[in-house]
Amino acid sequence: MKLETLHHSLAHILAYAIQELYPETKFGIGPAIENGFYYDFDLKRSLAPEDLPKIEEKMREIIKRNFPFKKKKLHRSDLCRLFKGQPYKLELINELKEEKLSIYESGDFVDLCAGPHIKSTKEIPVDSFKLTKIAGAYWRGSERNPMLTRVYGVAFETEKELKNHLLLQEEAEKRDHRVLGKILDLFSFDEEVGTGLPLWHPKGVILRKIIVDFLDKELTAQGYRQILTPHIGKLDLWKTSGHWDLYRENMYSPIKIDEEEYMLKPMNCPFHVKIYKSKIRSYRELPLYFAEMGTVYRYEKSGVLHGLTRVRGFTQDDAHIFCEPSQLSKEITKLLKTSFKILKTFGFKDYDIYLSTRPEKYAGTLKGWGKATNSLKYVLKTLKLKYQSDIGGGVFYGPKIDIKIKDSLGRPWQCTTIQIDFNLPERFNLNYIDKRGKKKKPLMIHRALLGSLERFIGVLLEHYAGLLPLWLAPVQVWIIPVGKRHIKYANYVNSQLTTYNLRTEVKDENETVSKKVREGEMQKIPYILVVGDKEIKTKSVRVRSKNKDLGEMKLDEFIKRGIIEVEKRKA
RNA sequence: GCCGACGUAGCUCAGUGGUAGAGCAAUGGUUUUGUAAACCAUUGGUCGGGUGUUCAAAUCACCCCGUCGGCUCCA
Repeated sequence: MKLETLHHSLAHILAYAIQELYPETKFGIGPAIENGFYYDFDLKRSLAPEDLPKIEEKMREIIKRNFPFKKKKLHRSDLCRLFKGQPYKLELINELKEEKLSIYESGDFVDLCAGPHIKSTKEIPVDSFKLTKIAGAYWRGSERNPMLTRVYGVAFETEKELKNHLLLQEEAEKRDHRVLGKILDLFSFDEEVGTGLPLWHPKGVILRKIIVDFLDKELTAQGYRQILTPHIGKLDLWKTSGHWDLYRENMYSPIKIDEEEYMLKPMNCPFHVKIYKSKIRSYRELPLYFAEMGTVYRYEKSGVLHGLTRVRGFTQDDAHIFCEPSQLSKEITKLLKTSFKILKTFGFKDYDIYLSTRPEKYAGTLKGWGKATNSLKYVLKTLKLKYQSDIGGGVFYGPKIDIKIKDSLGRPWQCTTIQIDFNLPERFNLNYIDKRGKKKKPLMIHRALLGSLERFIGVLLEHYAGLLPLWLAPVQVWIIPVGKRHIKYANYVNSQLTTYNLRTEVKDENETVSKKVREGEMQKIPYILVVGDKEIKTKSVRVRSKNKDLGEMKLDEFIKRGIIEVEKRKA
């Protein structure tokens, strides 16, 4: 039996249980998903988490009745009669073209369903599934439709696997970057400041700086030029760009002063365009790379905010590449390679690549879209990359390639995004002079490799469960003197380490060594050094790292080890 | 924005209509500590905010704000 089949059959059993418990329910759909299933219901009353065990109990009772799943093919007219009073089912039937559709009968529950299903409820292990959560979900995924109640469940073949899954889930919750941010003292949020507006603490800023410095070095070597643009600009810029029409709802309202309206910038593009336009450009300058750590503000809907991974104020590692159309594939290739290199440096090996194509509302010509999309496909193919297509998921001004990284609970977050744009060059009338002295329109590529510092740090913390590698750790070493008389030596060790740019703290508070070690482990300090009489005598340090006592080490030896470890990331 | 749950000290939480609590943290002292929590004392709260019900509200009702899980969205 395939696990997916079991999941799907359990979705039916769930619906069956709901039908018995709440007979007036209208049924939506209930597919199998990774690790489990869900079913959407239009209930007369709302469900509370306390209801789940009751529903589960009902499901077990139903399973024990021991009946088969029977498939039948029926004519549309019969189906309409069968599902009378079930508007969602009728809607589905009306949309399907076939004359005959299949249904599954299991006990007294009948569902419109293509299957497959298990043969009989006998096959369901009664103790290896669990209803996990209740959520709202729009009928057929559209905001315009009614909101149904979705019940999620997980299921496995054995109880042991279920227990293991639940345990892993619990462990994953401890890796939550919002929890780690507090423990590591990196950032916080404050109601009075505003929702989705992170406050970066000193250690958080160190982490940001390390990341930015690393990026700068990489990009400068590739010919990028850093620019800097204001946080506000006149509203007309966004009207010209086309964003005002499409994204007004998600922008902070204009700031009015002296008959002028200014926007808090939701993106940096128009400013970069203006720098491009500040003089006549030659084909010799292309491709031209403008990069900016650009802080933008977007009025994201309250329900979508999520720790650092979805905020209202954030800093993009933004860049715009202005190039000749013929240079497109080469630039996309270069960008993807750079992205992979950077992700690898930060320890990410697992991510998903998406190609997003033309949406319903779009700017530009079909021909332009075709060309651009083909060139993205071509690059993905040449680099032999596995990717998923997000049909219609492109931006209004062009197709794009995204790289998504999953957080500790498996939720994907778009980090790298590479977007082709033939809209802004048109709207802002960008030109360059080609070889023959003729005016030509450049192509524009928008790209963020990390996405935003906020989101990237969020997924980075979850990826490492807070145990950042040495080069990224805001505090790399703690030096703990055993007693008062060892403080002097601890300070000496400290001065030696800081000479080599290691980030250290001497823990000379009036606490026991054990207490400080515990504290250091909890704060995920990569190296904890304990120094006492023995170490003073031999000019050494006692090294502890990631919960392990690595024994005594000469101070020089430890410093060398630290420097090598910091450098190693470049490998 | 929508559906649902939740909001008590810096943190983790107890307290279901009758005088706001614990542990940790912080502060002061004692102790000078050898690898995951020394000891004593002291601080610390408009119980997210507002309105109402009640003799009496952290507790009940309504509205708002915020957080969490989903949905939708993510230039």
